[in-house]
Amino acid sequence: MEAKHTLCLVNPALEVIAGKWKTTILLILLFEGTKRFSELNNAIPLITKKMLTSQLRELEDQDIILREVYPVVPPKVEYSLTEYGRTLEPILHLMHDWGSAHVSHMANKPNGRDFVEMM
Amino acid sequence: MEAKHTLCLVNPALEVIAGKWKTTILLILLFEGTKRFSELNNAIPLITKKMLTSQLRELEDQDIILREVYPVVPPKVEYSLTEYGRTLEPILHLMHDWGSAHVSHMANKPNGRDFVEMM
DNA sequence: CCGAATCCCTTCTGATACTG
DNA sequence: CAGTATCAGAAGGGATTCGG
Repeated sequence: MEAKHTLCLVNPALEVIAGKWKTTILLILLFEGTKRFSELNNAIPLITKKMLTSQLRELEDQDIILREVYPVVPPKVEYSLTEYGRTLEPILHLMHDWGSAHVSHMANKPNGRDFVEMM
Repeated sequence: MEAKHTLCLVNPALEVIAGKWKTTILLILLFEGTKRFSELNNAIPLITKKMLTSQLRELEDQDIILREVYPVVPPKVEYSLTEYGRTLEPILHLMHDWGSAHVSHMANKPNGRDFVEMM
């Protein structure tokens, strides 16, 4: 357990937010609060139910979001950020700011390489 | 374009740092400065040359690192962070701090789920 | 409405061997 | 030393179907 182990503690954070749709889900829950499964699905049109389910499960397993099932018909399931999940907010904000600058940065490059693919 | 486009500006940042080994490479270059290919390879024992090459290429294409080739024998190639690459430092630091807390957080959970896999 | 289960294709990653 | 080439297995992600 030497110095390099302190280095790679960036990766746990990455694993939490680095799913293909996780940041999008997190930002929606962060800015708009509790959402139902179908609301998330509508808010992210390109995602499949399978992907949405798997991303939500992983976030739930990591204590980032809370899943609440209401035993009614038709079924109703709500997702929200946990207190712990909200601790990601500063990181998401920083990444958002850097991302904005990065898009401009790359746009100004002579060899306009593959551009950001919006959702 | 509406609000959701401002939301997904987190993803560009993610794409830059989310390669399997990119944060590790970036942290080494950040903390220890310029490194040769073989030095990086030794510092990250589990990485293959193929992976190291591809991760370095991607970071170079995105202006995050600088690749300098010295026309000598045997070949010598040095990698370092660009000025622009250094702007990632705050994000990496935040992620490192959050990652440390996260490891403790998950360790305290009753169902000790899959733990962080150290390099 | 909220998923789980299955199939299938693409991409990613590792192992190994070779080169200027 | 610093890569490239090739191949094969693993993993990721989409489309579709089915169920409580």
